[in-house]
Order: sequence, then structure tokens, then C-alpha cells
Amino acid sequence: MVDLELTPKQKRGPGEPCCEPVAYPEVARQEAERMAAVAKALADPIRLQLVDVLRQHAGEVCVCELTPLFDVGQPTVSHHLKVLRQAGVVDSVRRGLWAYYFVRPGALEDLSRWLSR
Amino acid sequence: MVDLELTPKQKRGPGEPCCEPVAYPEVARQEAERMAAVAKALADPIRLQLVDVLRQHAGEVCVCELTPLFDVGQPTVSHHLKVLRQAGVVDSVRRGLWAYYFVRPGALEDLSRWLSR
DNA sequence: GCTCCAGATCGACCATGATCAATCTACGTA
DNA sequence: TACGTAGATTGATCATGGTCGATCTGGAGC
Repeated sequence: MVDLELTPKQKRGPGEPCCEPVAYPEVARQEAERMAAVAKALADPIRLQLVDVLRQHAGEVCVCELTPLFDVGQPTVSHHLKVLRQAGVVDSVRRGLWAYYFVRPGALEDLSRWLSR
Repeated sequence: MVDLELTPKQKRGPGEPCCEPVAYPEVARQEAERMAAVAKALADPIRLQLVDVLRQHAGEVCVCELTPLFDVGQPTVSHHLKVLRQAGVVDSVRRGLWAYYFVRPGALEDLSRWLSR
């Protein structure tokens, strides 16, 4: 055990070391930032419920079926879907007048695996 | 296939049904809201990096080692740790002058499993 | 007692984000 | 062509949240 040279400010009582020095490599930082971006997209109750509904109906769900599930207006649902789409969590196809949303395959896997390390 | 009775506003072209009606049970809603609370706590880059650092050093890490890892002030780091603690993601013990934080065992499992469900 | 330090809390400031009313854009139908 | 509808966009409002400086708390040492 090496006796680290400490300035008076960092002086510690004998037998009371603070803890091991901690390093946080840049690679881990960048991965964490990507995970945080996905987590941010999921950090709203309505958005998480949207994802839940979409994946339970494997395939596509029309926006006109999603909107009445929540007591917010249609523009708000549209906004939340946009946030999810920009985060790469969901995608959509237009067919006629209607827009169909679906969870992008594997979109949640990275975060799930990161969380369970 | 039952021909649903539609008001003129919901009238659809023949051969162009919107999609299957969607139900979202209350139980699923509540679970989603709990998941959203955890996701919210993880939705900040600094907080996710804090979690990352803590779990990589299995055991405890002193706040005085965490603070210099980020270019925000000490009160801000303290704030983020508080958010994580209130969400049940981390916990802390005080020992002497120092506070040691650690990831609560299994704290991230629920969200991870929900995501990969 | 007093002083120093680690960490938490407070108060204020500012940026972000959720929401809605109104409008716009396509598309389908008559 | 004109009209109605699904959904996206705009702009404004209001709440939330990240940040910092200053202060407070409590333990350790003198």
C-alpha cells in the first residue's frame, strides 16, 4: 500500500482513507450519453405508455387509436410521438390519411442491456 | 369480422380499415408510470454517468471522488445524487466526514426487464 | 471552546419541455 | 373543383428542472 502524498486539505485520519481513486474513461462517458438520450425520450409517462401500447400490438397502430387513450390533446400526442421518433425508438408509415406507428425492432435493447450491464 | 357502426366522421373507405381497436388496461398504465419515474431519474447524462461510475466500482464511492469527474459544481452533483436516491436507484452511507454512494442492488433490473419484455 | 472540511440545502436564475388553441398539409371523396 | 378529415406544425403559456453562489450542518482535530 503506497502512502499517497496529500496536501493538508486532503489529509485524512489514519485508518480512514476516503476511497480508491476513480477514473472514468471517455468511451464509457460517450456510451452513457447515448443511453441518456434514449432514457430521456422514455422519461415521460405518456411516452412510455405509447411505447407500451405500440409493442403490445406487434405491428402498427394508427394515431387515431392512440390519441383517445390519453387525456391530452392530439397535438400533444403528436409531439410525444415525434420525440420518440427522433430518439430512434419508434418509426411511422403513412398509409392514406392515417399514420401508423411502431416500435423499431431492437430500439430498446441497447438501453436494456446497458442497465443490466 | 363485425362491421362496426361508425359515425360519418369516422367513415372509412372500403378495404381501408384504420386498425384494430386498442385497449390499454389500468395495470399496464400504472407499471408504465413506475418505469417512467426510474427512466426520469436516469434521463440526465450526469446522473447516468454517476450510476455508471458507482456500479463499476462495486461497493461504495466517496462523493469527493465523484465531484471532480464532471465539470459542474459540488451542489449540482449533490442534487443529482439526491434525485437518484429519491428514485431508489442509489443509496448512501455516511462515514466520518465522507458520504459513500452505491447503486442499490437490483434497482435497475425492473426497468431493464420491462424494456426487453 | 474554535476552526476546518465534506457534503447537503437554500434561493435565484435561466433553459428546457409539456401543453393547448389555432393553423397548415396531404389525402380521399364527392 | 371543392370539402372533410388525419395528423403535423406553429406560437404562446406555464411548469419543471439543471445550475450556481451562498449558506447551513455536523463531524474531526486542535
